[in-house]
Amino acid sequence: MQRRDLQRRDLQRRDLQKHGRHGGGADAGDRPDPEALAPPERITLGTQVYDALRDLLIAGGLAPGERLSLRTVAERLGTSMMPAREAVSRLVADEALEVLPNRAVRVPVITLQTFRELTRVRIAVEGFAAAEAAQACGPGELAAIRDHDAAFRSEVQATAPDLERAMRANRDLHFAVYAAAGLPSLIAIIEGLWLRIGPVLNLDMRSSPRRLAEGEAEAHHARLVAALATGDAEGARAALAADIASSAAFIETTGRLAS
Amino acid sequence: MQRRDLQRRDLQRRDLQKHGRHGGGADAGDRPDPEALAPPERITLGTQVYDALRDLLIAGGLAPGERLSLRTVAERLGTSMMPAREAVSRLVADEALEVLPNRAVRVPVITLQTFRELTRVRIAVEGFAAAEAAQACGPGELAAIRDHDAAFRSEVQATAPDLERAMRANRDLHFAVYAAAGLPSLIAIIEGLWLRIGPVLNLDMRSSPRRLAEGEAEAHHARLVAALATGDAEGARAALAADIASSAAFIETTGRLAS
DNA sequence: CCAGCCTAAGTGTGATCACAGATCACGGCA
DNA sequence: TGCCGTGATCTGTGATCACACTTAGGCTGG
Repeated sequence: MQRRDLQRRDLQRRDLQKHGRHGGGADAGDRPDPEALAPPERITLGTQVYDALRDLLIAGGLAPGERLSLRTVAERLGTSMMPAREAVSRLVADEALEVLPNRAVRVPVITLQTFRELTRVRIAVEGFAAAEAAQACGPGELAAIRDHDAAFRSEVQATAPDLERAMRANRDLHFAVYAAAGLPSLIAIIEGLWLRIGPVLNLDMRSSPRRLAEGEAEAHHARLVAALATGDAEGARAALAADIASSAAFIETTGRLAS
Repeated sequence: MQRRDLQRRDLQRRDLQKHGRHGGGADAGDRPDPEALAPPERITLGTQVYDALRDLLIAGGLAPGERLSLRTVAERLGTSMMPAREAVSRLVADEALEVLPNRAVRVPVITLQTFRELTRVRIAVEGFAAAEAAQACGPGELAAIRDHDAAFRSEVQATAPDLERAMRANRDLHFAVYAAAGLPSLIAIIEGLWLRIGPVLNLDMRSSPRRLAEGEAEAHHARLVAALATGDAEGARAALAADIASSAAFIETTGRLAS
């Protein structure tokens, strides 16, 4: 019954576009597009499928071990098999998906060893990003970070916390910090790391939401924001490292990771 | 005359395999393959094309700004257009290639700003890898590192240095160190970084080989190896950072980078 | 009733075709 | 002589088909 695989909410009926330009159907009239002066962004169907799957992975919409099918993905998103192929190929290259010797595509099952390794790399890389951010952070970036921090705090302190929004706020907060470092290539690296830990992280958080209520993450975030505000690079690095480490320690206690 | 694009030596006549398994031709008899007990590695044509292009980029076989064509790559490697597509798509995702709004694929032209950013990220990430290696390095890894160091030194001190082999020895030395850190995901990240700076680095080195003779790199390598041998993490980090920084400084002096 | 084969559906991979857009050289007009 | 329009060609992208292979389910023989 793997028919259920992609019936999760986010991927449903996205209908990227109605068979692109090849469908022969009237394109509903091409308007002049008043904001055409923007740089002509590349938006191929393959990229859109890639983004859809990527968001799904980071947000935990796909569980570790879950199997995928090119044809299913394509059909679910209303495209042909080709864009799905390209998207899956790229994700496999990122190690966000894996294709077994049986030719089956699935979300990788992270072992405990791999998880610890990724955590160490994350602490190093994301810690560096936080330290850089502390030195390069301007008032605008700091305000955005504070906003995301407030959104996260208000969400986890609510009487009925919405885990989905809390995790998204947490993610936005982290990447706002990384963006403040002013190193785009670092952000790409970190996104690749999140792509791999996203499934296990979100899955475990979702299965035991009480961890958020303990307020541990909030404390780390508070220290992080304070360090950023004062330009304390090492303080920011330590706060972020502690945030990652405590989160990872919690994940390990759930015991869901493979040996 | 972009027909010349892929006529560089490395990519010539590689002939991955004669049309794979779909060609009706006899497969020259499938032998039992005595080493079949190895894990069933995934070796698709797309992956092989990807590896070929990747090696070419890291080795400097493709110059910044050089244009590529899916059909040319495919024909040059003796495959169809599909594997070339997959390979190029993955490289574009890695930002090792870029596709212009005109739909033209080329090796990105790194700006000075981007180069400096990549250098900073490299110093952080590769420096961390070196520090980890200093703590995790065993006698076997250390011996391999020494071998590569000796190979590099003997090559640059030769009366007629072979730049190709010198650069390869340098690369092998670096990645032997990173491998000693025991963090596979870190290696993947660093490979992605080298994929981007490879073209400019190799091109400039090739255009002015005298830099190698100055012995600066050798000194950094010696300090690095010494630090690794004594388990001096910070010393290894500093040596590697100095190596990268001096190399980057030299590249900047050539003035070949775009504004 | 259970074990074994064996067919049929489903998988990713590769090849081929179709299409929209960009580039560039050539030729005709002013 | 200079410039603009125009068509052939080449580009990546998407769709479709073909194939080798795996796997799961239904049948048959014991």
